[in-house]
This record gives sequence, C-alpha cells and structure tokens, in this order.
Amino acid sequence: MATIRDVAREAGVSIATVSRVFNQTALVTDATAQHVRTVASRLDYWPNSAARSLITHRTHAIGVLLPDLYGEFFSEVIRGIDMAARREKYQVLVSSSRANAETIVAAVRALRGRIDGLIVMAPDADATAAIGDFAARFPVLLLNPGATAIEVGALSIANHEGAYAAVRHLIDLGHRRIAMVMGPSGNLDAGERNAGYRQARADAGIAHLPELELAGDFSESSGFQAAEALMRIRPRPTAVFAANDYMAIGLISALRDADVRVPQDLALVGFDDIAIAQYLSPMLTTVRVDACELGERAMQRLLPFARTRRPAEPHRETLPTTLIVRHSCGAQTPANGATVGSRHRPRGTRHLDDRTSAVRDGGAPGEV
Amino acid sequence: MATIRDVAREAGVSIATVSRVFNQTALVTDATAQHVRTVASRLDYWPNSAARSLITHRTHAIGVLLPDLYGEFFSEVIRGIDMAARREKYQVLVSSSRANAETIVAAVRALRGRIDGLIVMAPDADATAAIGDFAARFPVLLLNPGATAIEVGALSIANHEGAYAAVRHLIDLGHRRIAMVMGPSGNLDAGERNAGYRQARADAGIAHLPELELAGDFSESSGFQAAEALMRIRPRPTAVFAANDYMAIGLISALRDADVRVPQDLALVGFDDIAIAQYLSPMLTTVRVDACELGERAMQRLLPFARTRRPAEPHRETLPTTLIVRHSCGAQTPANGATVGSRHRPRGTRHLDDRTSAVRDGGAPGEV
DNA sequence: TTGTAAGCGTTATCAG
DNA sequence: CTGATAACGCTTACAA
Repeated sequence: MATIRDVAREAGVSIATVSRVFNQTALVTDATAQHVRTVASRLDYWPNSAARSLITHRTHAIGVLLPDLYGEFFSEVIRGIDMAARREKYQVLVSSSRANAETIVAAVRALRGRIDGLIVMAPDADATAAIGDFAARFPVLLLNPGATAIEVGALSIANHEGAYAAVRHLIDLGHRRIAMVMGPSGNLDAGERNAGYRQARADAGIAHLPELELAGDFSESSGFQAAEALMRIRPRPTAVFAANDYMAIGLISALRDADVRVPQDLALVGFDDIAIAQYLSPMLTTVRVDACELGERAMQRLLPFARTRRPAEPHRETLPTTLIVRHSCGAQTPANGATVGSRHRPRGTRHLDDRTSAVRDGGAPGEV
Repeated sequence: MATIRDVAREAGVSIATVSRVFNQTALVTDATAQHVRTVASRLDYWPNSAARSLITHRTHAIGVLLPDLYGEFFSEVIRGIDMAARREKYQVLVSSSRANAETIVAAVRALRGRIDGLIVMAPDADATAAIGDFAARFPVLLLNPGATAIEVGALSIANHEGAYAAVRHLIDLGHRRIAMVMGPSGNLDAGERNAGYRQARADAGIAHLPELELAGDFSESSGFQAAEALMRIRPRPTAVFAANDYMAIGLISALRDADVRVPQDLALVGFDDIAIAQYLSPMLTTVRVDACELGERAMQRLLPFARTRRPAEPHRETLPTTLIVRHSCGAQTPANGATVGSRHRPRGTRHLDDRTSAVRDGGAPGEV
C-alpha cells in the first residue's frame, strides 16, 4: 500500500503538498494538484484513515446502537441512516445490545474513539438514562427516548398522536368497547401509544377499563395470544387497537381461526404501516411511521455536532404519523376497494402542525 | 481523554508496561499489572484505536456491503453478522451500494483501511466480478455469489435444491401445470431458484413452458401483478412457485381479490420463510432459509482470515434449506391444522447431506 | 505557493 | 520483567 511519502517522492513534491491536495485545504497550484492526483491514482494511493484520525480526532464514522430486537422497523431506520451517511461521506458502525443499561454502556465503550457521533435507539427507559451522562460530553442523538427528563438531542415519533387518531377513528365509527394490545412493558413507544389510547377514550367520555388492555410484546405470536384473551372478555370488545402491525397480523390470524370476522365482528387498527400491511386480508388500517425518514433525519440532526464533536443540543423533535384507513377498521368494505391500483403506497399528506393526519387508502372508486 | 502516557506517569511505570498490560502480551508482574489497571480505570483510560491500528495494521472491524434492496432477509443476515461480531469483539461497518460494479468498487474504496475483512452480499453477477481482484489481496467473503468462475471465499444458500424440493412437492401433490414467479433478472439467487424449478419439471418429465415463467422482482407488488398475468394463462396453472415470500404475499392478495382460492384453485409455495409466513391466510408453504445463521457463518468463515489479513481461501460452502409444509400448497387443509401451537417456528431437522429437508408445520393433530 | 519538522497515541524492538 | 526509543502515516504550524 502506497503512503503519502511514496506519492510525494514520485511526484517530486513534499508530503505536505500531497496532504494539501487531498484535503483541498490551503492554496495549491492547479498544475501541481493535478500532477499529484495523477501520481496518486497511479500508485493507487488513499490516505490512511487511522493516521488521519489520530491527528485530527475525527473518524468520519457514526455509531448506531440498536436494541437486539429486529424487524422491518429497525431495518428501515438503518436504511435511512445509511442513505444520509452515504450522502455525507460518513461511515456507519452498527452495534446491537440488549436494552439494559449495562450492555449499553459496554457497547458505547467499545465504540469509543471509533466514531464522531452516536445514534441510540433505546426503546427502554433505563437505557435512555444510561446514555445520559455520555451524551453530555459527546454528540449523541436518541431515537424515541420518551418524555424523560434528561437533556439530550432526541427524535421521536408522534406515538401519542398516532394512537389517539387510531382510537378516535374507531370511536367515530361508533365503537365504544375498544381493546388495546399493548407493547412490551418498559418500552417507551408502547407506553406513549397506550397513553394515546387512554386519552382518546377519556376525551370521548369512555371510562378506562384495565381489563381491555391486553399484554403483548410487539411479536406476531403475542398478538396471536392476545386474541385468545380478547375473545374471553365479556361483553366482547367490538374493536381493538394493536400497538404495532406485527401483533395485528397475529391477531388477524387467530381471529380467522376462531371465525371472528374482521372488521364485521371486530374492527382492528395497527401501528407502523409495515410494507405488507396492505396485502393482508383484510387490508390493515394502521398508523404510518416513516422509519426510513426517521433514520435520515436522525443523521441530519446529528452530523453538525459530529463534525465539531460537540455534544448535541438537547433539542427534541417529533416526526408526524399518518392514519392510513384501509379495511380492517370497517370504514371501507373490501368489496369496493379491492383494485390493483389501491396497492400503491401513497405517501400521504403530512401536516406538520397537527402531527397525525389521515389518508384513505384503496377506498374511493376511481382513486386508482 | 487520558493517554497511555498519563497512565504510565500516574502509575510510575513506563508506557511500554502499560501497553503490555492492555495487550496481555509479554510477562508482567501480577502486582504491576493490577496497579496499572487500577490507575487506568481511575483515569478512565482506554487505548486509542486509531493509534493502535496505525501501527498494528488491524482495525478490529469488518465491513458489510449490502445491496440497497432491504427487507427481512437482509436485516436477519446483519443480525447474524452482528451476533458473531460481538462474540469476537469485532465492530461491524455497514455500507450499502447499488448492485452495479461501479458503486461497489467505490464503496470498497471508502472502506479501505478501516476494516480487516469484508462481507459482500452481491446478488448480481457483475457485482461479483467487480469484487474479484480485490478479493485476491484482501479477506473477502461473498454471500450468494452464484456459480461464477472467480476464486473467492463464498457462502451460499441451497437455492437450487430448495426450489427443486418446493416444485417437486407440488408435483407429488399431482400438479403438472406449475407456474413460477421469477426474481429480478440478473439476481443470482433468483436464477438458481429458477434452475431448480426447471430441473424438477424436467426430472418429472414435464416439458419446459416459457410462458409459465412470470416476471417478478421480489417485491410484494410484483407478485400482485404476476397474479394477473397468471390468471390470463390458458389452460390455467394449478400451482405456482414464487421465488420469494414477499411475492407470494402479493399473489395471495391478488388471488383473493379475484376469488381464486388458495390452495383449492391454485396451490402456492414461496421461498425464505419470513416471520409472517405462518400468519398468512392460508399459512404459507415455503422454503426456509436461515438468514441469521448465514450471517453468523459468514463472520465465522471470514474472521480467521481477517485476523491475519490474508485473502480468504476460495472455498465455497452452501447452507441447507428446508421445505416447510403448511397450507398454501394444499398438502394440509386449514381445517385440521389451525391450532395455536402450530404457530411456533420449529427449526426443523437439518440434513447436511441432502441440502434440503422437509418439515411439516402445523398439520399433524397433537403435534402441538 | 511550497517545504520542514513536530507531533498524534500506540506497539515493537532492543537493551538492561 | 521493565524501560528507552524508533517507527506507523498523516496533518499542521511555521518558515521560506
């Protein structure tokens, strides 16, 4: 591997000049610059990043710390992060850890010195706390940290608003006995979605009924199991809000087995709008979260701080969600909506003021 | 940030000794070692990885180059890679690129000097070729490179065998007019799955019919569209093999809209066994690929070479696939298989000799 | 506009 | 077993 010295010697200049050419710093004659570049590419020279970062204290890499929970949501977030990183010529170092504080701290330590900034997806409350003091002296951006007191840069999803819109939609359709399948306890997104559910009930004057809140952990199988619990409730709920789409899928599957028709016997709304939501039967009404954009935005927010390696401002930002009305909620019947054209994924209109808007997907005749 | 000098001074030893303690190299008295460690942790010292890799020429990082196509399969592979990396204390640098040779070379260049080894998921043929000469002088492991002539370390999936088993299964159920929804042209996995399909037909004495091979690109929507083409074929096929599960989902959705019953009117088999395959209606018969294990194994294979930074041996290895028989193929009727217990995901028995085995999922009464 | 030279924080090679 | 000291490949004052 050629070094800066080889290039300098071969080009008949000093190593400082070569360095300048590769950093487009200081004034260098176009002629010499061109010459140096030619020699460099002939020698297949590329600056050694270790040597460079040893002196500049910059790595041009961003760390991404994920929970070991995976799935479409996370992979979309990474995709967004990667897209933004590539645009800005930054590398992405991914690392997963269990959500507990201990492993998070260990993961952060392992990343130390290798990154200029860190994006942490910490869906648990204690994980957020664990990262706190680190964030005070290093550029860190938290994804979905909930409403904790710690002062950190953060980006979250309008979970509360999204859930509120979903449940409100069910209420508007005439439902009163509306159950909810919860996410993992301790998970902040899940908690906020539950709060939105409760708020919507309260605002409609529907009493809080703890027995309508069924356990779940965001997995298909937990949705499947929740359906069994659901069917034992008397009087049986007429609608259910699942804290994510995967559980909604499990629910649909179990309900079908039990000959409970969706939406006729039980209306259903999910959360996330994963890619296959529109291919389910019935097509799933859900709250769209643009996970890819979340990742991109996180990178955008973090980069200015990463470049200067100063702690990120403790500013919080919330990404809007969109209620996507399909068939599982009963607002539209499968009969009039099943066309090929209805399978596209409209991006919907984003209203940044009210953080949850609604679009109708696949319903209106001629909408194709 | 404390440096090795600070620790040395504070501990009253030389920097060489501190270095030795942190590399558990050479003999150091337990007493001094202990003392140094204490001082180091008090100063919150951690070796600077840039300085370290500048002299050792090791980064303790592995690069992962992905196609920009994402989805459950890729995220599972990354998860496997990450698990193995964490075990071995290696970092993972992910980077995506379009599959074409040009962007791949650019991505590799950007990674140069930052990694000790590279895992490339290059589902396209020309991408594989692009990586060839780089692999001759650097530890590279290709995932699913197809049967190209280049001598590289590679890990692939038993695509041919899996597809063969799927189609053979349909033939054994009495089907003769079996269509296939293809993957993207140029995609090597897709090509091998098609070859398996053709081979199974040929071995059963069924003539090759080009019109039964429908275009697709691995997306749900392409499966949806393929269904329309499928239904125009006369005489209509009685079974269809989809090159992946996402397309199978699109197919199911379109067929339901057209009132074509699966499996009664049309039997269906997919490929990949994504998590929700067992929650579809009907439950999807498919060929399981353990994407997570693929990632883990890739890391295992690559690491010995990464440690020495010598090019990987041009050894090829194929991971077995398993036919998972559920309802969409018609071998089992939904009536007798729909129990809660059937929703677990049995790992199946792996027969390493014949690279595709079969398991029955959710059928046998009492299997729960 | 270009060159010289002093580090950056380690590890590795020798002596002791 | 421990300590000097020379690299590693680069950036960046400071000089010319």
